[in-house]
Amino acid sequence: MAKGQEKTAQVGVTTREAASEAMRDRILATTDRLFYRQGIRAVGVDTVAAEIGISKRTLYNYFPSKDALVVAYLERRFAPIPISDRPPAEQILDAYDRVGSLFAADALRGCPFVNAVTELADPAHDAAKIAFAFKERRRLWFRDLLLAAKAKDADGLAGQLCVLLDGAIIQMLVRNDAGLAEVARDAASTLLKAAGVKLPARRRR
Amino acid sequence: MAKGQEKTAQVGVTTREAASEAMRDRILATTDRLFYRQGIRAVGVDTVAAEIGISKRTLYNYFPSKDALVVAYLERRFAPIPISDRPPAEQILDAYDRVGSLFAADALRGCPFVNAVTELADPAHDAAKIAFAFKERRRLWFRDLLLAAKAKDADGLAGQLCVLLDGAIIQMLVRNDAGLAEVARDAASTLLKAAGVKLPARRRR
DNA sequence: AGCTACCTACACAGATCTGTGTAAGCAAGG
DNA sequence: CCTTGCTTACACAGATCTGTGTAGGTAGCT
Repeated sequence: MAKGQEKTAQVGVTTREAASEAMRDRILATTDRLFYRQGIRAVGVDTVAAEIGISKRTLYNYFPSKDALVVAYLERRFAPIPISDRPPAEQILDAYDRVGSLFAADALRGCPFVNAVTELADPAHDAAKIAFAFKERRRLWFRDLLLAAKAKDADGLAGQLCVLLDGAIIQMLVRNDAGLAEVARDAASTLLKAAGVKLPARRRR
Repeated sequence: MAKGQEKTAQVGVTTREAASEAMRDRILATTDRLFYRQGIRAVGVDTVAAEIGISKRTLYNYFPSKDALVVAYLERRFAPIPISDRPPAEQILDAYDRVGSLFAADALRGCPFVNAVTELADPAHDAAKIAFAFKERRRLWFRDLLLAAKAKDADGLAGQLCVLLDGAIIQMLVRNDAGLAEVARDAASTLLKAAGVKLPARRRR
């Protein structure tokens, strides 16, 4: 892999381009942290620039407006779901465990897409479109797993599982209790069982 | 009831006090509309005062700060749940229909308490405490109905129903689809059935 | 070496926001 | 009647926010 000490890090990519990409990454990483933890409206571009250690002017060279920064932040959050070959029911239930773990590790402050929709309060904003697309993608992810698991009414059940997942995230946030994730998981188990899905044996407890 | 044309509307209540209370109501009614529809951070006190048709100075005579106004807004939303003598399972499922109807009537833009928590992004804010209390009260409402319906594990199931309800509200908001309320209701039906609760016959459909 | 592009520092415009101070008007209450 | 208290209009302080303009430094690129 390593091509040695070439002048350019990659063929056809100048160091300038590489530096530009690195800067963009730095900006988005910091933006993500601040927007997600403190809220989009609560964080100004001055704060973002200062936190990164760059001038506000540079930030505006990369993103023409705060709105563009918000969109880029959400698009970055819209990362593809890794494909797994584990049993579908296990993957589904793991989704609830995952949000529970994230919350317990203080890495979850609601759903970034939902938060953006709530904070911006403008259905015409691009953030609303991205949020919609994100929720739709997750619904399809659930649905495909349910089809693979031969569940009855995979479509309807997928919607129910989405409702449970978002509900768990919200309830954890407001009630400040990571246990709500397991509550949602239990509900999901009941729904899966009712749809004729064979559940994996409980690992712990 | 009517005591006639007395000087004071109520015994021991001067017209001044009555006017003051009426003004407070007007302020809170308008505040509710603006804060809920457009968001707390998106609406300034100038806007609120202008919308009511009073001076900003008067508004600050009633509420010493915007924060106090926010708290009063949320406290007003914290109205007691009307007690009903209808069958418990029916009352529970109706909760989902109700949020669905509200959303369909364009009267729902998420949960005001959740929105406040998200917008203010400060766990120490009074809004977070009020939101917590609101969610807790609803959980207990579910739990008591479940106990009356002789459901298995009323406590656990109440938590699940809360997750479903909040999830439905969020999903309706982001996906802009009132049908999600029925999805949540179906899930709730399945959970109730699994807990041994006799469900009411479906009214329509 | 010299050109080009980016980055920084900094000032600033202009809009907004919360909250206060003040003088004048007006109506209720004693 | 006349005092007291509420309301208004308006100005303003001070903070914050987005976004721009500019001059000069620095580092890549040819």
